[in-house]
Amino acid sequence: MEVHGRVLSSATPPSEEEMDLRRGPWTVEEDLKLINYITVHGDGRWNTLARCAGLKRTGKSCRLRWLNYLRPDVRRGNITPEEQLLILELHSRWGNRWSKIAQHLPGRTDNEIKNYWRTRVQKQAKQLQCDVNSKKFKDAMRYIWMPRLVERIRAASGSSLQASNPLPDCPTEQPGQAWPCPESSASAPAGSNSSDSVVTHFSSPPASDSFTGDYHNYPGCIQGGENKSGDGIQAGFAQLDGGWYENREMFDFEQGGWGENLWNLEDNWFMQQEV
DNA sequence: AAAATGGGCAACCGCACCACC
DNA sequence: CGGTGGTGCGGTTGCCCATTT
Repeated sequence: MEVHGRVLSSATPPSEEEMDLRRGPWTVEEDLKLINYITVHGDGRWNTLARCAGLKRTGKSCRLRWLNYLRPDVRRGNITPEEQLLILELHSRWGNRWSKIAQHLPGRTDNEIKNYWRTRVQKQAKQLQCDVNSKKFKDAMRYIWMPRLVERIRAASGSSLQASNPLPDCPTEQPGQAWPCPESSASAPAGSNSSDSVVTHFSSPPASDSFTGDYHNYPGCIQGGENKSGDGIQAGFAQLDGGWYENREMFDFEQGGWGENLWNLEDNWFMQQEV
């Protein structure tokens, strides 16, 4: 039996654990029991629900299964560049507040975002031989990764992006630190309806405790002629650990394509010069 | 072709918080 | 005020599968 690509064995008899709680992968039968029960009675009071539904599972297990997998509005599939961008930005703002971040990605669960971070993002940090929490990596994320995401999204949508939706309310947001780059916005991919769309813009900076840099701009979206000093940004350049790197040429994300290595050999080499 | 390795992801665990009694 | 149950969160584990050797 197969559910969402995962082979499930419903033939494993509980045997001596018949009266005990089951653990491990859910069977289709269990899924159906849970879905049917919640459809009729609603969710909440998960321990009671588990008993009444005839599931030999803990309430926690039922809740997790429902919220992360069975809920009708759970959105599955690859994390889109728009979502990636939002995750990066919200994480820079809130850190490992996965549930809070997930609230702003409709259909995505905290578990999914957490897994994305741990597998994809931490992998990139590993390639750069630095910690995800290090300034080096955060700067790389801000000055290289995110601008490229913006460009990628912009290119995919025919450069007709508009800052249609502000980021979700953020109590820590500080209006005085606006990024002067309203064009660097990401709209939802075609096909997603407006209420589900994940839209980010960068008119205001993430107010992150951990981010040591200013939030003036993404180098990748700097308009010609701008040359700020003292904030780690120049037109087309990114300052990482004190060194200046030409953004568009030195960091070519497009070569590998999204989902593969974010950093090419040159990226790694230049980053390592500054360690 | 088989074994080893690594990545991705579902699920579990421990803890904290809150409401209720 | 302390105990208990329910809930939510972040961290971790373990399984499955694809890729590499």
